[in-house]
Amino acid sequence: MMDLNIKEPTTRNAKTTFQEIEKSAIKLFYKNGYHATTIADITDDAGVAAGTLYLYFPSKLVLYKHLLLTFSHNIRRYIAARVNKMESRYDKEREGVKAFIEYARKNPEMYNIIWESLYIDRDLFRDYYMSFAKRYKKGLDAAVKQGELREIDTDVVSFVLMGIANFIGLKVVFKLGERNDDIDYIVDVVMDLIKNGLFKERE
Amino acid sequence: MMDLNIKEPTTRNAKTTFQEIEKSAIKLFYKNGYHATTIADITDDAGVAAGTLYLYFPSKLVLYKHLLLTFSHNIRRYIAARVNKMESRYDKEREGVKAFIEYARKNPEMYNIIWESLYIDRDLFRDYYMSFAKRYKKGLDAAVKQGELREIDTDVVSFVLMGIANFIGLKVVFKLGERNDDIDYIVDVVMDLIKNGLFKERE
DNA sequence: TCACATTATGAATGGATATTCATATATTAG
DNA sequence: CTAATATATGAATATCCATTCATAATGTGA
Repeated sequence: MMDLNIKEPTTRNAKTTFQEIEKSAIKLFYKNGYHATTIADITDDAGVAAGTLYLYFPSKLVLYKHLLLTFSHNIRRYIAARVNKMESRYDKEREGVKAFIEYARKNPEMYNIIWESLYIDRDLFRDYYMSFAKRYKKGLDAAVKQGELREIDTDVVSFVLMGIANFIGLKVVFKLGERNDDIDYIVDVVMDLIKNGLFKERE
Repeated sequence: MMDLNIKEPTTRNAKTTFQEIEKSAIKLFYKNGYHATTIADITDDAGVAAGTLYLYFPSKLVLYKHLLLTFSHNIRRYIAARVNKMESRYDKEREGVKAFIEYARKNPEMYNIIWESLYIDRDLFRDYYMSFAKRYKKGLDAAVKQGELREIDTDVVSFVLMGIANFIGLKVVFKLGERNDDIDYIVDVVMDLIKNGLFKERE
């Protein structure tokens, strides 16, 4: 695992300080983006002095990477936990899309922080999507073996499904278009499409 | 239309200068992102003095917005031109996905420049995707009326289809996963999915 | 209670860079 | 040809901001 040289706090109060810095950084990176957010903005918001941030994080970049990895870890855990409860591939797929959207709505900061990696450290961006895709592909391959999915290129399919989840999440988070509060309805439409296709006639 | 206060050049040589600045800015915003690209980087690359840039663009931000609007305009024109040649909705959909991917591959800068708007001017980002989605929805609504598509929420579907095109484009541009040079093959897989769904049994 | 380690402060530093402007050259219209 | 206009230069300016560091306060183990 990438060593970020973050110094974990040990005392009770210091742990609070650490978390306050994280919280403020997430809030401000989301609101204004990485570059427009200054160290002073973060430390002011957290109610600590500028130097305090450097007790824990050696640089602004490392703070950002730390948050990215945390989000990346959390969303995967969250989705996996919910998907694993399901039996059929259909239910897994439905739950996966739903979990993604719900996580995105609860943590709208995620989009900004993950996508912004494209402009901050392109390798982080690549790694994030590649490892997400790989895990997705694994699940799909298993389902093909079980005979639940048609024989289809699971590498391509994993990107198709990630694209769907991400853009539906985008729609919900940024309230683009209609009915963005009714997640169950939106998931129904998406699953209908994934199951039955877009066109009227099959073959 | 948003007035950016760009001063168009009139003489032959000045037009070249203007285009050189555009070209260098695209190249560098793509390569290093908006914030990491300095005015000096752009003007050095274009072979002009720093002050020259300000003859045409009142600020770095306006230069960026100008490029974003140009891309946004171009990709829509490009896709529309190709889609309009097709008769059936199936062929239109296939050609639309293929055109998007091919445009993205020929102009990989597009991704960076459009997505980065989320961190530079969030309204630009919203406007871009909302107007894209609206136009998409119109085409889908027409196809539903013609009886070519199933009765399905075209607002949601437009985001699903944009998500698919964008993430497949991402896969191809960033060479994530396999077979990224074989666009026809990838489009085949995507269309198979859109037509026949993911699962083995229907209903 | 006393040394030692950890945590906190915030003013000072140093480097970076968008933009301006005084000056110079090229182009065009009459 | 000549004024007027458009184009080009690049050093100087003024601001911004990540990081450091000398100093102080707080917590901890013996």
